[in-house]
Amino acid sequence: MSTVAITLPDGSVRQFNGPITGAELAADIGPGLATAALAIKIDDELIDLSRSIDCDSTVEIITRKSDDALELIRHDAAHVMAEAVQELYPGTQVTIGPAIEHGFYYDFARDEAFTPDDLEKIEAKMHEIVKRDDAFVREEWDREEAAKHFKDIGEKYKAELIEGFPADEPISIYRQGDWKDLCRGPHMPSTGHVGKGFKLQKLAGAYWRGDSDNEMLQRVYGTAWRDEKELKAHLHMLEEAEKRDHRRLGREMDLFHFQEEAIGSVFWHPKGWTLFQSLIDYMRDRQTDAGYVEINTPDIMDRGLWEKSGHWEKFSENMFTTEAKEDRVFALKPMNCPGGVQVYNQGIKSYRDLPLRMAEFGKVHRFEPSGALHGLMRVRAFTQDDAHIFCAEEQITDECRIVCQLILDIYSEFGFDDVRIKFSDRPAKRIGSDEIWDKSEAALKSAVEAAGLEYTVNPGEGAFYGPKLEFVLRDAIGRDWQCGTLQVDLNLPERLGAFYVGADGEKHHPVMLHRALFGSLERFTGILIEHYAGKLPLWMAPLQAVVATITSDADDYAYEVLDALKAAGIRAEIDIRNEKINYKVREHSHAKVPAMLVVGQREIEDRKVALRRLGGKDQEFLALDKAVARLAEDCRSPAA
RNA sequence: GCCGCCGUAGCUCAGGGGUAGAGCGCACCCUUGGUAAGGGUGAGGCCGUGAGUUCAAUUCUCACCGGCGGCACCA
Repeated sequence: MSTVAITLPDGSVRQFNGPITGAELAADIGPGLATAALAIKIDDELIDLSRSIDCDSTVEIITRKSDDALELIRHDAAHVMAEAVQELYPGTQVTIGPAIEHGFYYDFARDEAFTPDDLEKIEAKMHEIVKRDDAFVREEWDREEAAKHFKDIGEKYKAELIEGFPADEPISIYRQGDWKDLCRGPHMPSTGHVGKGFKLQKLAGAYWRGDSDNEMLQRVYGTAWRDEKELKAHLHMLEEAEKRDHRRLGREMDLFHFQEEAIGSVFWHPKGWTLFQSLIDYMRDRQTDAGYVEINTPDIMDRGLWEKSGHWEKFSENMFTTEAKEDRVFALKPMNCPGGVQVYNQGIKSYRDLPLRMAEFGKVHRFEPSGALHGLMRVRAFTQDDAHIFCAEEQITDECRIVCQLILDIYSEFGFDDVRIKFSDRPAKRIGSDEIWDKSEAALKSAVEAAGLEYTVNPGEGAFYGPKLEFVLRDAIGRDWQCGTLQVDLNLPERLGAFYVGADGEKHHPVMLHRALFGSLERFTGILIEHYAGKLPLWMAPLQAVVATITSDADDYAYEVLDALKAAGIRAEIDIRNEKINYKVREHSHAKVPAMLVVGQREIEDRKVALRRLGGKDQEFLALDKAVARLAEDCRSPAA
């Protein structure tokens, strides 16, 4: 029998005379570890404690304190939930139930719908099962036998899963008490390890195997943690996230609203529109610096143009159409590119004109599925900070690199430093030959690599005319949002007849790079509201300062302060209401006004103001002109 | 689009077969108060829309519309 050498994370090595289980290894290291051990990890793979290690390996023993413990707890919680559901509601079929970020879910098939009350019952039953502390026992079954077993007990989804597994994959069944489930594992030693730090959260529909052609199952979501304290902390975090929901803040801060007559389209209020415009101003400055020119193209254009571009065929499901009294059919633009090409096509372009960077703050309309709509994040009409860069093939790499750099610089200016990049290649529904796709994918890939950026591949998710990079940013509370995009397009210039005259005197099609940095201004505004929890930086805050009086004796001076602020270009209002200063401070703090200038007798006498910043505990007494100068400086856009 | 839940005052929500309540906000009055809620009075609702059951529907049933949470789809 050959010996087995186990290397532990601290570098120490232990020799054994033959295969050894994770449990035995833990016991060999110490009795404390033997009871604390939940699983082992070999080469980044988690494995049951009961499974044996039969060759030299590096092994980490996973305990409740390990980062990996959460995944085990959550996965086990899913199994416990499935058992609870089948105990309470016989005849319910189980399907799949993985651990996910912050928790777990399990998809069930049952004719009757679960109700919120059922969640409580299921949760109570889960606590019982955890208390029973049944051991998780792994068994390997013969494939046919397993498939037959699940079919016999009416679990057609499990049977279907088994039939879909690769022939060489062992079929493992995990047993907990009398209940068993088809599962790849691993699991902790027993149900008791799930503990009490879990809670069922919501019911949802979910398609079997994620395919909308399949039947819908009932998904139960739960969250699970090491203990009740961690659970409580997480629930608290969720409450905080809810408070910064942009839909709620949008109403509280009087920024925008939605209504039935225009579902999925924003009604911007004066304050919201000010914020929106400050972002456009910022981007316009940045783009001018980066060598862009700005254009504007029609919102409604003839069907013929969309047929030529390929949108009619490949994108019409998402398009609004309209007609007037003549019998021509028009479409509301879902993208700005065809319009942009029309501007490019005016006059003859020379290779000396390239790269030509044409920006457009274009408002596009897309018919999104009703269930997809979500505040400002997902709407049916949105403004893109779009641009089309017309360039020669040999300029692709450079131009892409510059765009990537611009995107990352700008995101970082808003405090988004955690940016992920996805590379999306050719979709099934596309225009253009495979040769063109080979070429454009290769060009984009080499450009992103030249920019020194890491990315993951998103197969089949490209635009119908070309591959794209998607810039996903992570906000202050860890949520991901897709914003910027950069696409290489060798198709539309040809379809829409764009040319330039090369140095060789011949006509060539330019390459078109489509790019947007914020992506959708609406979405980006929503992200910023949530990212800053409504406490917007001064330069984009719709209302930057409020002058508030202590008593009405200060009214005249307050107006003087207000005029000084306005003269310095600061968006300011005055509050001379007959209310106590406490009340005014509280109200304007809730309204997230970044600066408050309080004036009373003392300030009048010295021509000063008491400057209080949002969230600040104390105030500063400053001479009026000094306070105005300082605020004006703080209100300046970083791009100005 | 699909599944589930929800729709009562500007907002947050209670109620319930006999046509309605609270807190905040709003208006007016008193109060002129130094950094997160001073007091009083009052106005405000086709109880989402339409049909059905009923002597009677905001309440029960159904349909539609919209919102929310997921799924699917995407900036």
